[in-house]
This record gives sequence, structure tokens and C-alpha cells, in this order.
Amino acid sequence: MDANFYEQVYEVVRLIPKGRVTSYGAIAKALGAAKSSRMVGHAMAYAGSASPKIPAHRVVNSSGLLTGRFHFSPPTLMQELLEEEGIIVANDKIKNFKKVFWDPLQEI
DNA sequence: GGATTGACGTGTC
DNA sequence: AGACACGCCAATC
Repeated sequence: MDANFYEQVYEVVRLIPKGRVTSYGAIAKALGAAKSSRMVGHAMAYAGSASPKIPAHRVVNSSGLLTGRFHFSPPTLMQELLEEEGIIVANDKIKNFKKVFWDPLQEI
């Protein structure tokens, strides 16, 4: 597949530093498809079939909510991994979201 | 090939 | 602040 869009999404997600998270909208905007934020979500859905594995647990929605946690093998894995990296997650949502938020536009 | 859905975002009530 | 509506595009039915 030459879905360059997806590859760009994967690349950005892989660039997310440890202990940091980003939002679909931020990635979409970084790729110039801010209005197509859903495509980012689809790309992440493909992440499970993509290689190497994508740290999709570091990608949340604009509210810092772990919307796609049920797509993980154990739905709790997402929160576990985030907490492992020092990110506080409560009620499926990132606590210090603003502090751990990583903007791809700043790196790319 | 039309209709439905979706790991979303933003605006409005 | 919580709920509802619209937009956007791709994949699946």
C-alpha cells in the first residue's frame, strides 16, 4: 500500500517521546488534514496490522480521553503503558494531559 | 455502488 | 459542563 498518509501518521506516532502523548487532531493537522482527523483514527486502527508496532497508546483524542483503549489486546493495556511512562490516567482520561501533551508540529 | 460506520474535532444549545 | 449536530473521508457491508 502506498498510503503515504498512513505512513506519515505512523512516523509521527513513532516519534512520540516516552512519557508524552498526542491527539489525533494534532497529528491530522501536522499532516495537513486537520479536518480529516477521522483518517488518523483509521490509520491507528491499521496500526495493529502495521509493522513495526505503533505506540498507539500514546495517541488519544483532543480531550485526553483513551477512546480507543478497547482496540488493545487487553483494553487496560493502554492505561497501564501510559502509567508506566509516568502519565496519570484516571477514568480512562489523562490527568496532566496538557503537561504530557506532545505537539508533532513542534518536532516536524 | 449506495448506505453505514468509525481509535475525531469543533461549534452550538 | 454535558448533550447534540455537522463535517470529513476512507473502509466495510
